[in-house]
Amino acid sequence: MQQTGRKITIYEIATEAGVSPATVSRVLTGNANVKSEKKEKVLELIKKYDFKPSAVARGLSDTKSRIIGIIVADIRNTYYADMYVACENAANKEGYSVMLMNSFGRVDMEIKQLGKLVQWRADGIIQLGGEVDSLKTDVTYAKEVNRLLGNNIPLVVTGKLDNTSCYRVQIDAKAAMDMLLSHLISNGNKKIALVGGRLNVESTYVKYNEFMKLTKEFGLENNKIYTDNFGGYEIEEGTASMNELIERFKLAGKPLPDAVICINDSTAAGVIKSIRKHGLRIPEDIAVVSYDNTNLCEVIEPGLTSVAYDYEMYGKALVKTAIDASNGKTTERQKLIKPSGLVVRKSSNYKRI
Amino acid sequence: MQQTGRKITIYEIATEAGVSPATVSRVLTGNANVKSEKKEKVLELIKKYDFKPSAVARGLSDTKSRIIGIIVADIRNTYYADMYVACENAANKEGYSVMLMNSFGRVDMEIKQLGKLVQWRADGIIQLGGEVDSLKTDVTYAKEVNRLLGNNIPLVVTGKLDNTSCYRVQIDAKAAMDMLLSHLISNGNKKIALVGGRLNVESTYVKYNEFMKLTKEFGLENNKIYTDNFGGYEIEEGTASMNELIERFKLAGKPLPDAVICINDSTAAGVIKSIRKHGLRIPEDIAVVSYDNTNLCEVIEPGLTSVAYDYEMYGKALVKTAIDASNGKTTERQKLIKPSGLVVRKSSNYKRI
DNA sequence: ATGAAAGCGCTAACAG
DNA sequence: CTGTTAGCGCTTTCAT
Repeated sequence: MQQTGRKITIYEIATEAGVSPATVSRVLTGNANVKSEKKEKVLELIKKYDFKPSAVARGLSDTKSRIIGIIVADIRNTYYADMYVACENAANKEGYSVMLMNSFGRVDMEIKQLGKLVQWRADGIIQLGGEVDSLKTDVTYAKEVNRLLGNNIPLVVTGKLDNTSCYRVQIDAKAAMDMLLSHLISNGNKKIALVGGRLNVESTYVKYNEFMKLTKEFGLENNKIYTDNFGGYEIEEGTASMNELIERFKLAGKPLPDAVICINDSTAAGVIKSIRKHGLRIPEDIAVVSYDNTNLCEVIEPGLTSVAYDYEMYGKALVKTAIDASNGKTTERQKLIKPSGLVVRKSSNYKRI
Repeated sequence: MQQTGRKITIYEIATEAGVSPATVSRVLTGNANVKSEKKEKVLELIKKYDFKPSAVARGLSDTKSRIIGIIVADIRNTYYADMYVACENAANKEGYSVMLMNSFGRVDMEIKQLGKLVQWRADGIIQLGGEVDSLKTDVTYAKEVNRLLGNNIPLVVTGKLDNTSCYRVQIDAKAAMDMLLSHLISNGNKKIALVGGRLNVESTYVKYNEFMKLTKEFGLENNKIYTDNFGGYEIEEGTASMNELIERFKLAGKPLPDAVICINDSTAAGVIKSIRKHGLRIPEDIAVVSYDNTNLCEVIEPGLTSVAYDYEMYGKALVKTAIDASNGKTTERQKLIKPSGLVVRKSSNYKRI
């Protein structure tokens, strides 16, 4: 039943079809014309034997691996998983395979994974999160990227990488903050706090600045007590930050905020826990909103309002940039992706007089 | 600064070191002894040029790609992400690279992805979820697996695949059900219901049978009303199933169950929503437990009791099986992994008199 | 349109 | 211990 015997190559196909290996290759790649009778014959044999040309051999031969490497901070994070799927689909559609690697947020791991992708001669590398999120690039990392990748393998990142010739495709964090703030303001929220994140992360830094700018324009309070609630990006950190915030407001004898903008959905989940634990209602007492619109938004009670991105389109942009760059096509060095919209759920769906 | 010029290979290294390419290869692979002076010299040059031998060329040369292919139903599902990470780590530790592909639960996609991995001449393929979860294997799929993989590429699955020579490494679903039931029973729960899943999924089928067996042994009620609440594996389906269950009990004029065993964490999240919406308390009115111990358990309110697995060990077992099989080592055809324990959280932490 | 032949970068006998 | 020599399975000139 099964082809236990000789493994079949273009040579076997060629011999049986009565043509040369080159001709078989031609029908495989479609890079040249082949008389239709021969073509038919070859195609027939390929089907007969379920022949799959070796991507390894082809890669060596034409020096294009057709591999896009993807390094993510942690695929267990829904945000990265969403991004990854979008990239994989986009890459597949272009005839590329994808090699995923986790860095777990460790620079040494990122470098190691980069090295592996270099060994595989990836045509392009996409890095989602990790060091590329930093406001100030780690010098060692930048050097390593330059040494490892040089001008041979294009790197496209969702953040930035100083002193590096990487390509940047990022979410428009300003626009995202605008959406959130205008939603909250139009619902009558006046005292708005920012919770979670770290200022040494570029996107957070941008959001923070935009927040400061807009709140000033709208005449909202934005002094330290509203904005000095950084922490991190995880649930527990969200809870901790919110606990602190509430404590601080109590100490200051100020009324609690009407609304909280969280740095991402996980943080928001933690924030919501904290608010609940303090016996307050969402959204009646405090509205909560955040970024990324991951599946957490539907799991959490109440449903979480969040800025949504078009992951498919984002992935496409990332992959296209990598492929174009690898083919020597000139591509924009930086591209901003607008959020696709705001998904309003119960956590903020409340008009304050 | 950067090596813009010639791309360097073992030949360049060899020439500059005054040795033959074969010697460079020897220090690279470590498969043969090289006089230490020469070795030092070569190593020095490798470092100097940041030389990374091409995995593509090596793969072609020795006909081992050192790629483990992983096909998952959907990496955005935390369960698969946890498994994937465990596998990636295990594979990396053994010097293998991983190629991840999503099938989105579509058989045609699974076949397509299988084909891609064949092209890459993966040394082994691991399939997590999808058709391998079925109680009765799709005949077309089995055929395709045999045609595509033959005896060349070992396939290891987390479920089963009839009429195929695959390797099976699975969670001991019986043991998992035992843990859940004995926990609930020891807490005084008597009326226990099963919610979610589909009987044409092997693991669900096994859990169901074990449930029937044990409830009988313990003299608990287990008639249709307690067990006929299948549906699916997603949140919404959990909610729907639980709504139906409550409706059905009301119609039958029977008191609601003391506890509900959900088929997985997502379903449990939905079940909890339903219970809440009906104005009932968890765990006081109804306790809820489930399987997989994903990060959802900490996100949900109240914290969800769930059967935990040692993902790292599971991944290791999967990868080891694949590698061993690809090296012709004889390996067990089927391996059962015991759950690592039960993580009791608030959702079931309640003694019923 | 098609065949012959070289080569992609490495590993693995095979001699010595 | 080490150099020489074949490949691994494809693609791609270069002729014809």
